[in-house]
Amino acid sequence: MNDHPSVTDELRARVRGIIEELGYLPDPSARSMRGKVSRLIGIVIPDLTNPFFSELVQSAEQAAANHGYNIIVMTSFDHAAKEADRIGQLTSRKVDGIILVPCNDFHTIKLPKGLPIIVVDRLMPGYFGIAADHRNGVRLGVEHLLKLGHRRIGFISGPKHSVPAKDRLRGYLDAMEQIQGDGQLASPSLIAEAAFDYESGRLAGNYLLARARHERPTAIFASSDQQAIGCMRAAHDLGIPIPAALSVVGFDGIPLSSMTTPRLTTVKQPIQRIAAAAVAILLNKQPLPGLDDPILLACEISEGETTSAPQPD
Amino acid sequence: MNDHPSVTDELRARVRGIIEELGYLPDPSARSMRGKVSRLIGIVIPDLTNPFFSELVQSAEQAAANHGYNIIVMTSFDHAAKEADRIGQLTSRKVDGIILVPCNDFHTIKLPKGLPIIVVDRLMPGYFGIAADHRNGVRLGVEHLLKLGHRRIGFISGPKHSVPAKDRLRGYLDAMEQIQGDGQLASPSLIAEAAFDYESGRLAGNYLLARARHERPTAIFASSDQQAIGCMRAAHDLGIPIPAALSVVGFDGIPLSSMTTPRLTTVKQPIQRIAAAAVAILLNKQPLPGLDDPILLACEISEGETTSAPQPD
DNA sequence: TTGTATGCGTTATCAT
DNA sequence: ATGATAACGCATACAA
Repeated sequence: MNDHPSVTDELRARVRGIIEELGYLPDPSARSMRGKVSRLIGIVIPDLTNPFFSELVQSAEQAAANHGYNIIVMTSFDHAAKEADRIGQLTSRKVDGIILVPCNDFHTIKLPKGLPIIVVDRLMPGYFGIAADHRNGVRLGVEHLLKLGHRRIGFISGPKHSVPAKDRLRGYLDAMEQIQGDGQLASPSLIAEAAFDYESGRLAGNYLLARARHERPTAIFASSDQQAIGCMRAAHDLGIPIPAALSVVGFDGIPLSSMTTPRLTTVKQPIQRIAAAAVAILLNKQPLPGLDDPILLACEISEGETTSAPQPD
Repeated sequence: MNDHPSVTDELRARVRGIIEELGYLPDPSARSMRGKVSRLIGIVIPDLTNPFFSELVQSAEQAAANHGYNIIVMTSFDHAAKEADRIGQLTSRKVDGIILVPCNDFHTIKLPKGLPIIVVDRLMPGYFGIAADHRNGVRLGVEHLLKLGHRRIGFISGPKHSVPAKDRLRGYLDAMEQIQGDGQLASPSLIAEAAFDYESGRLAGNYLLARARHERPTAIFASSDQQAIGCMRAAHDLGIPIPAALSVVGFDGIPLSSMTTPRLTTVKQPIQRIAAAAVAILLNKQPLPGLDDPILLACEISEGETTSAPQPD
């Protein structure tokens, strides 16, 4: 049945015939009990409601299906204890591998060795990882604003301790430092910390924009599309027109970004490629990256209508 | 171990001690092979990228976790053949039940009897079902517009053959008929058919709005929030201010609806309650509904800023 | 109340 | 090349 080489074509045909006839279906439980594979991949993410993660899960499910695998999803709600619990459950389910987007709390992941785990998006030193190249992606976006002539560029950062948030901040600083003369272009007052959701983005945008006109940024780079949309909302509430008086660039490239008014300029993450690579690695179709040498996939900028040259002061 | 009544406390304690000591974990594969439960629930949805479904899955996962169950998600991409394949996979995985959002193609679901399946959102006659009360929900939204004084109310319908789309249309007609005098308030030219996504909503909105001012609707009810957002985009592109010259009401109540500019008025579906009820029924914690008597849960209206009284012609 | 034997559906191993 | 058999880890039924 499993295409063993030393079996007659004739017998194989006979067996297949009977399989059809009886409507036989292999039982994965029995398979996974006897053998060592369950054809099951676990995926643990902080929040399925976040469009970035839901697209990630969907892409992973497709990639897994292509190899005859199924996905079991679990939500950690960004809570380390829940995350540990979920990983434990997946372990006892004998999944063949785990795709993990770790929660932001500082913590370590404990898992029985032998179970391959691949950390996605929020890289952790010491674990195999795949992610978009956030640092260069953000740099790309900020450079776009610099090229348009902006100099007071605000930055909505992600949660302070999260690795991707740090990477994105690094990219912002890279870009700002590279063109700054004597003055400090990237002053702390231009940086606001926020969670990645809409509402936090709105609050951060409000913080950056509720100032005298010549002090407030002429452009804002947000660390997520949701933040960017929240920020647009804040600008609107303050009566600041986009892009006339404020340029906004987001990060992620979720489908919604092209449906806002005006359409959001954003840095697009290669979500499908990330998911496909993660699955391929867990299934040994692709070599493991080095432990401290994660796979980074390039982002690209997607121009919308929220960016233009700054107004003269 | 399974808290059998006739076992000494002393023995129970001893066993628990050893369980701790050895770090024993029950093996679900073995359990499900021997017994008849796998503590696994399958869920098949058309598109995880749709915020409505991702929230549904997340809620189901939570509800299942509360009972010690896990969820296997699968995407059908609104394709009947894929849907059948997914159900087959779940069957062979011996899931204890399936939550299904069927695809829109006209089709029948085939599955081995004995496997409880509960159809959610897009009800099908002949299957156990749970859904929001779309018809009355839409009626609520349209009545809201009528009360504001609107009479030329456009309606963006869902795909013609889908059951919820028909229900929502019914609700629209209910409301319109109830106040209409002699004239036909709900003329066919006020109804546009579209898929539920952003882009289809934009096209439908464009169709309804690209007319002479005194012919175009003063308000539009969209069958999904994504359609509503697309429709707002179309209005904006045509230079029609919202809500001054056009009121818009959506349906679903996804988190994003409160982050648009202006905030979307929408009819909210009780997603969490739907998911919780579906899980409870599959786990026999709640009685099955009648076969042709689905459980309908009430919607409620959430007022945003996209609705106001119509301008005089 | 406690201990023990059987079989669930596979696959790997061994004998034919 | 094919057929037979044990073992995987658990729940159940039955014996002690």
